[in-house]
Amino acid sequence: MSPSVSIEVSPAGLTSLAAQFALLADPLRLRIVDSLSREQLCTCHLIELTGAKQTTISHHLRLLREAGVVLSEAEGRFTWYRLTPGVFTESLRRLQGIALDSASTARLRPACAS
Amino acid sequence: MSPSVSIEVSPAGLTSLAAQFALLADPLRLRIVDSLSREQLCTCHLIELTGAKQTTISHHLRLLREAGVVLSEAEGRFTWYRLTPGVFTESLRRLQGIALDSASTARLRPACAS
DNA sequence: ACGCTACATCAGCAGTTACTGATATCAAAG
DNA sequence: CTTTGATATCAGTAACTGCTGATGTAGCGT
Repeated sequence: MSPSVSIEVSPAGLTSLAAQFALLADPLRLRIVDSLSREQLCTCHLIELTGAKQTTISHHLRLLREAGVVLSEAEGRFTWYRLTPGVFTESLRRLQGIALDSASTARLRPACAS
Repeated sequence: MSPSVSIEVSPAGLTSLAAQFALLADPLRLRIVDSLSREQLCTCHLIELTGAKQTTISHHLRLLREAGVVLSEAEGRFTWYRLTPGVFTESLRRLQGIALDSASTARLRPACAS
């Protein structure tokens, strides 16, 4: 009855971690996130800053918003964006784990060829 | 003579940072990296571990190898893979910078609408 | 030499994603 | 109320990316 279990390739939230990295994997989007880490900005700032088209910026901001990476606040005609506090805490922790484990146990070699 | 300068959207190596995140953005590839952070493994281990096809694993290992994220060492019929020491140090530093700046200066709002 | 096993490469398909022009919304200005 | 400026949404396209079957190579055992 259960062959339809969706392919669970990744244990322990590795999939959601990958999803967050995917959001940082585009140069323009990473630039937006980086800029927002220093100060709140509205869409017009990001357009000026990056030189990208308005629709392109809005497109990326939507992805970031829907993923909960940024928060938006409308103020008159403007929309202010800022990073969601603590969004990267977990990802940072996981990546540190990978980097640290790598440093300490990189030499282990389990038995091969069963 | 220089209008063909490729679009430099991102300053200060944000592009290469994005490229490294892109490598971690695939669930299966992240799983591989995560596994290699704990011990060296050969291709056959990764196939067993993930249940993915051999060609798929080889495909991802190639990407990781070409990007310098993993190192490979042939031993007879087997090929051992391990994480390149320190590959994530810089990315980790940058991501920490983003997370920390975000926490301290998230409230700043520059003048809008020039 | 033969076959088997571990692994890499290639080529094609399918699904995804980034970009952009057209269009809609909506608030402030006049 | 009309205009303008800021922003969001939509739809289409082009480019990219992951997956996989077919195929190639190279050790190792027999």
